[in-house]
Amino acid sequence: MKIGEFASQLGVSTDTLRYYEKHKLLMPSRRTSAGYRDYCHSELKQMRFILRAKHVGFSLAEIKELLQIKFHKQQHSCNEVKELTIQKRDLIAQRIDELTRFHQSLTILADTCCGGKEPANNCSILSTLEDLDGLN
Amino acid sequence: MKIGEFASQLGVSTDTLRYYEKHKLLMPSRRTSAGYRDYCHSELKQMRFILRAKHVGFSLAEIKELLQIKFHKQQHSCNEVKELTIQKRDLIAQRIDELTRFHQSLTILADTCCGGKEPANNCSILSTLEDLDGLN
DNA sequence: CTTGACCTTAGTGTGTACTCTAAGCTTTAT
DNA sequence: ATAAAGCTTAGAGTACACACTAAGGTCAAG
Ligand SMILES: [Zn+2]
Ligand SMILES: [Zn+2]
Ligand SMILES: [Zn+2]
Ligand SMILES: [Zn+2]
Repeated sequence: MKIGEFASQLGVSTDTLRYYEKHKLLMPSRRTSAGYRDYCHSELKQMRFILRAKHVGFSLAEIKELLQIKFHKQQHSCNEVKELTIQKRDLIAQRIDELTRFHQSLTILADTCCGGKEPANNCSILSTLEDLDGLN
Repeated sequence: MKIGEFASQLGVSTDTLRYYEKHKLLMPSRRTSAGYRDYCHSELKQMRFILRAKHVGFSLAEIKELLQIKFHKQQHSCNEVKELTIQKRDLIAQRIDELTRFHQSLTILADTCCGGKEPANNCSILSTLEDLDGLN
């Protein structure tokens, strides 16, 4: 299968596939005599693995690690896979906490502002950012 | 005040201050005869505004908009400021939702894996990413 | 036999917020 | 007088995940 059809079956761009190849996430094993990439069924499966891993939040660098483990399952333990998963989850939890703090501060700011059409001379949002430390 | 002292009073790096100047967030009004930046009290206040805005989650581009409004309060309404704040908050809410989905998926994955020391041949995390669509 | 769709590579651009480097001037302290 | 510390600039590098471009080769249909 050439790159165009392969890409459209997966709903990704050909650029993405070439990018993944350059970064060693998915290397088609064969080329045609003209030098065209020739993808096969197992590469389809691998690309689905990559997309599912992305869908649950793994970065490409992390997916590369997961693929290494998948290729050499004997050399790696369940524990290792679980650790990767949990570390990623905890990192995401931290980011959620940070964003939640932002969300709360912004809500407080927005709630105190009248939102009217008059000039912003006395806007409570601006004055809070200027002077006070009424946030958290 | 020269850049080094100014920076340490605010807890930022001199690089950061030069970066903000290049991007028109904070332009010291004077230079010494030797060409050194000379910061004054009002620039200290402005930098504090910037840092507070960052602290509640605004990006530098958004802070630049807020500063424009702050400098020309007559030309802008309370409504405008409130809109910026609410739009930012809603964008953050979207991002939180996405991360929360990641978090849930990763928790499901982690919970099904035994996490033991045996080889990862039958690791449920890997097999879920390979075959099944047991996530969301 | 030519048109158009598809493929190739290498390289550049995007957005965010800095951080670091090199090469050279100024100020301060000894 | 000199050495250390601090200042200047322009420009490159970092992370992430691609998107886009140019210049050219290949393949199937009419
Ligand atoms: Zn108002
Ligand atoms: Zn207001
Ligand atoms: Zn296990
Ligand atoms: Zn497992």
